[in-house]
Amino acid sequence: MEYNLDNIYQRLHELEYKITPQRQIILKAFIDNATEHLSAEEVYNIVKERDPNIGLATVYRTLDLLAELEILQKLNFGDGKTRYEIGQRGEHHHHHLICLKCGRVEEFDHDFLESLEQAIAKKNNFTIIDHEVKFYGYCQKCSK
Amino acid sequence: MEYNLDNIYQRLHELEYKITPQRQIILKAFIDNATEHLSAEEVYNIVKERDPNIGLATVYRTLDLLAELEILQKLNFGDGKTRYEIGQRGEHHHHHLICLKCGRVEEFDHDFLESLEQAIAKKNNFTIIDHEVKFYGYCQKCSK
DNA sequence: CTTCCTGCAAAACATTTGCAGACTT
DNA sequence: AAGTCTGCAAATGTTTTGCAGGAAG
Repeated sequence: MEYNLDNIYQRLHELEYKITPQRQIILKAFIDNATEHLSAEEVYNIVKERDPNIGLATVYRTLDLLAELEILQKLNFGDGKTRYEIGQRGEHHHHHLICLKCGRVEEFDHDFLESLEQAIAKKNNFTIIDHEVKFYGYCQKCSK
Repeated sequence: MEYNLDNIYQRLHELEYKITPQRQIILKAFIDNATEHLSAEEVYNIVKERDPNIGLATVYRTLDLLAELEILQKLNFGDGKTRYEIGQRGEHHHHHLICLKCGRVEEFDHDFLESLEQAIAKKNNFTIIDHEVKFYGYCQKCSK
């Protein structure tokens, strides 16, 4: 599934959420920065250039809404702020390599978890909806 | 490696950290609640029964220290507070099943990641030190 | 028009910090 | 005795909330 704007607008519309200019530019910020992991403050700064009157509270409320609709995914890298990335609904695999030295976060995809998931689900009587994998270590630059 | 108190005290001593009564009762709180994932506030409440004069700031400072020494492991389940568990140094495998409905966190162990880790490390030129895996879904009770 | 959404300011939390006194070693 | 550690209170940083006006459907 694509994260294109028309799909998302349609989804908001179906659920009777209003498509306000603020919501539009916040979404655009994520599409323009699809590889980033933006915090509320960072989104706010990006979005302020387009609409200097936007309020930080609106950003927080919009991020909450979009995360609830699973248009965005909440992330936490232990730096004290919640971060978000735009993610494919249904295809849950957002895995990260987090550098312990410089803090850089790389992404990687891997389909390895599917079969494991089933084993874990069975063994623990747990219905798995999503998973998250983080590897902590040192990136190429910092390994030297 | 065991997380017994004598080992930990010895380690603190080697590193010239003082073994104060506050640090002792905070450590004891984790040993008495080895299966829990305690937040600072929760530790504070446990510890206050033994020493009503202890300060919350001391708890925070102690948790920071113990996490830095890798005696405790920081956890984040997206509830806005950092949580900690006492963990085996060296043997990094703290994986969690997080119920999206009731919020309960179960633990599970699995050694599956070792070989995968090597593949990822090689492919991404990343030196992996630790990993963290979370499965989100519904626990047995909430699945019904 | 009706209801939801926004911006602002204040409030609410979690966590950190400065400082003077107390305690470990 | 020296230096670390503690408790308190104030400060900080992030996120939430109340409210009155404004905009989307």
